[in-house]
Amino acid sequence: MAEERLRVQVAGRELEVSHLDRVLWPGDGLTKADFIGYLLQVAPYLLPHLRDRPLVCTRYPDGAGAPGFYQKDAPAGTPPWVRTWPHRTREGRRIRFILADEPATLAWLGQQAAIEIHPWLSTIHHPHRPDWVVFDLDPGPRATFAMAVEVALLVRQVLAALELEGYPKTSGATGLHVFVPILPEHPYPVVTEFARRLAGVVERLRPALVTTVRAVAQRPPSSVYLDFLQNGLGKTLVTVYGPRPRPGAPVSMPVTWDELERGVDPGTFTLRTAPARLQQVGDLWALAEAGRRSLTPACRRLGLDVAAGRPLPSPV
DNA sequence: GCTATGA
DNA sequence: TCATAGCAACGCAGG
DNA sequence: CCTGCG
Repeated sequence: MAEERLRVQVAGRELEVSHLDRVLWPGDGLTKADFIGYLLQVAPYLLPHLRDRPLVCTRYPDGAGAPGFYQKDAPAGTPPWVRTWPHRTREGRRIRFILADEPATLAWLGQQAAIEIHPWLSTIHHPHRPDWVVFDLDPGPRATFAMAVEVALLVRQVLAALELEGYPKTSGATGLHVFVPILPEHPYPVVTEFARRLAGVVERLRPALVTTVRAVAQRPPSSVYLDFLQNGLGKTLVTVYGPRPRPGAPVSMPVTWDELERGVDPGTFTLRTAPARLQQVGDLWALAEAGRRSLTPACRRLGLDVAAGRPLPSPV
């Protein structure tokens, strides 16, 4: 059977697709056609959260059961209408990051088998100043999702004491992400230091439940790893509504605190089920986007000298 | 999934 | 003509 | 210094 390439129109753009029957999620029977169809279905919800953010993709052309690879630089052959943003890394490397601002770009990423889409925490308008603080809650091998929820509620509580609001989403794997929408006022090092201190507070509240230690061997297997180090230039977490290359084709889904407290099963959010949920509950993440606040007062309360543009050593 | 490369 | 390599990245902590 | 980690 000859390889079939198809020219298709997507929202006014022309692109080529192929291998539409290739199974990307073995065991789930989900094909590349399903994947592209999903991306186009959720495009109205997804695109606003990707807009103007450099993307890092992980691609699985041979399916989620085979090795994938990261891609940052727009590959040769990228359609000319795909928007890119040239960036010079500290090491002087030039990277043309992909920006997704229209449905056709998502379809093209689907054709590229870019199963995971990871947007930066800052936009190209303020590349060095993030507009999210993120916490990645990862239950250890002997910990449960319910324990991750417990930790998320603690994070929420500490944020509330600082008059900040956190928004949770499932990670699409075993854990949770808590995102805090902030005004892009401070450079990454300040935000990282803020996150470090907040994580420290949470860890001290429940030392048996929470660990902030990076070395896997040193983490109690029954604790939840509270990772604040993803708050950095070029660091990313998987996008909201983004699928993962895991059995069941789970997606990272925003949830309400109420859903978490009621014990929602993160496994229910998949490529197959997410579109219906989006139709029913709408874009919960738009609420988060609408809630941006200054991080400055919270920094001050945690003893961070914001004016210096970088954290000062803790006065103790 | 696709291009650039070197044989 | 064909097979294959490349496709990110880097600071930070612990040892 | 090297290594593991995300």
